[in-house]
Amino acid sequence: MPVPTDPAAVLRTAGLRVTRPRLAVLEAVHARPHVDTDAVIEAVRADIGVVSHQAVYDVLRALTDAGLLRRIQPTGSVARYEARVGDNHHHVVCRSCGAVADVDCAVGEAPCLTASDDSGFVIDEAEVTYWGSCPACTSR
Amino acid sequence: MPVPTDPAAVLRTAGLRVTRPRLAVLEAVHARPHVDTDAVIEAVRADIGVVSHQAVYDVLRALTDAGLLRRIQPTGSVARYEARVGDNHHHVVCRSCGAVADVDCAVGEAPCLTASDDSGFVIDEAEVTYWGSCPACTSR
DNA sequence: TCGTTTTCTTGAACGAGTCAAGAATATCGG
DNA sequence: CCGATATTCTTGACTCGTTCAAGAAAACGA
Repeated sequence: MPVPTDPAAVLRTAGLRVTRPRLAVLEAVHARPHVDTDAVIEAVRADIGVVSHQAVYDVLRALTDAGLLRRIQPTGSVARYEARVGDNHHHVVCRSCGAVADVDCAVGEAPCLTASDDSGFVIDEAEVTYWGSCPACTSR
Repeated sequence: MPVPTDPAAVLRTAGLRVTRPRLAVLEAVHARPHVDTDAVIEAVRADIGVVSHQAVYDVLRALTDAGLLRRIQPTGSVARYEARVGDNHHHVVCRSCGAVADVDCAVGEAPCLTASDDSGFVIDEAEVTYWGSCPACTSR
């Protein structure tokens, strides 16, 4: 019997059909935190051969909609994906090289922040992006 | 003598040349919080006539670099600009219509949040985006 | 295995933003 | 006030990430 984290089982549990592109995308993102779409396409092709870029875009959307992946897109960056979902963590982004790292939620559960004046909006999530310089860029 | 907030004086003080497009862009953004580039172009053309879109892009960048404007770009939205600068306030964005509203900093001064584990990054800003539903969309 | 539905392939298209070269204009020294 | 010089604006092409559309292929329940 398959382990609970078997990719195919994960897809089926989410109500998605199991296809080679989907398995490959899922594994590629699991293996590489904060990958951009291009890198996913490369990884998937290295894994299973010819795949259209459109298929990868479709799969990324399907997996994101199903809650298996999370899409992030810091200002000035292309879309990136990560497999760490459901824990409301945040990100630090390097201003010079664009590197991204995870940052645990600073204050409690999601939404981990409460707006002081919400202008009547019903808020369901607080997304925090920290900006700065990564270790490599800082030491240069 | 001009009042302290005279647009031309503001530009000069920032070390920028005073041109009609710059004055028009500055006023357009002051009058409309969270405008996107297209709306700025429209407003500027309504104000001073023919202006190339490139000029507006250039001006927006120059004013942003000079700290006279702030650029924000919630995921899934085009670039938006606001004249409220230097107070580290944040934004609420409506998931369905994209409306943006200001939110005062929830905790102290900028950076108003401290990452629990910064992965060695030197952090200089914490940007918070609240996601939810605006009053209009909520009541529908 | 068949039929239905979903997914993938192919190839074109889109839109926000950028690049580049030359014309126009702001500012400053005289 | 005027010319010199650096900056800014115009024009028009172009890039890049992403999406659209139509048909071929594949997954999966019966």
